[in-house]
Amino acid sequence: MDERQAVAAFSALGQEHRFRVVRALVTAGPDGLAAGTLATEIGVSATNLTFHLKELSHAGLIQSRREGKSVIYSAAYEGLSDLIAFLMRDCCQGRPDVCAPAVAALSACNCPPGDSAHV
Amino acid sequence: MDERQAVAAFSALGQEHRFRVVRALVTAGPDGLAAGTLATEIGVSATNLTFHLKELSHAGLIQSRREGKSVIYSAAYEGLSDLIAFLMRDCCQGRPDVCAPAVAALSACNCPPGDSAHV
DNA sequence: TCTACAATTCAACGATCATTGAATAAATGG
DNA sequence: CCATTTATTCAATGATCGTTGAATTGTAGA
Repeated sequence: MDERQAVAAFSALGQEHRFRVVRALVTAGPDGLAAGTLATEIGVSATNLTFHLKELSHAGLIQSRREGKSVIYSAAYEGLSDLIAFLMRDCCQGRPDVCAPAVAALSACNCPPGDSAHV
Repeated sequence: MDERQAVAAFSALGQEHRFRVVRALVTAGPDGLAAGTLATEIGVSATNLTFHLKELSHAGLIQSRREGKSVIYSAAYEGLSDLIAFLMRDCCQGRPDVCAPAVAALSACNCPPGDSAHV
């Protein structure tokens, strides 16, 4: 991930509705959610949602697949993970005191049993 | 950090010039950089830089202090750290596979010896 | 105090963004 | 094939954002 991609990703997340979409999709898991479901959940029109979905997709944060009449959107975990990694790498430049608290916070994160995220 | 703050922070980072400012300030360390130095380093006018600095400051990502004729800006490590933590917490919701690679990437991060960032 | 330097405020502008409604496309069931 | 459901495209709009240049404020040195 280079600077351009990172900025695009941050820009995509820097909008209330889009942020909620990502959150909803991450919560939904790999199964994802249909566009229509997302629209009602977020509280925006179908047209408007399409606009935001395209933005997020272009930023590599979500992906889609067709399933019957519906189009199912799901979180692009790799993209999200890359973004976090990039942010941490950038912030860590000679200053681990930035990353340390973030990593500590991760330990308090409610991950399921058998959790592999706690290094 | 709540959703509103997180979105504001992402929005602030979602702009090329502002992103570079943060990067420069994080690299510069606690001593920070004078506004004028930043302006030439980033390649924007003083007026324009002030606009971006206000945005970043309002998002809690940087801070400033006056020193003689200059105003010195520096990274707000706590704000940055909070943002990373928030992003990780959000992404980890039932899906540690998102955070795990990010944490792994952190291990590859070039932190100084005596490094406290590797949990 | 006068001058010079450093940074910010202000007003203006073009550009991009978010949202809307109508029209279109894709898929399914009768 | 037709009607219905679901989602996207398109054109238009108001709003916000990024940038600029001129004027202003704050600080220090002669």
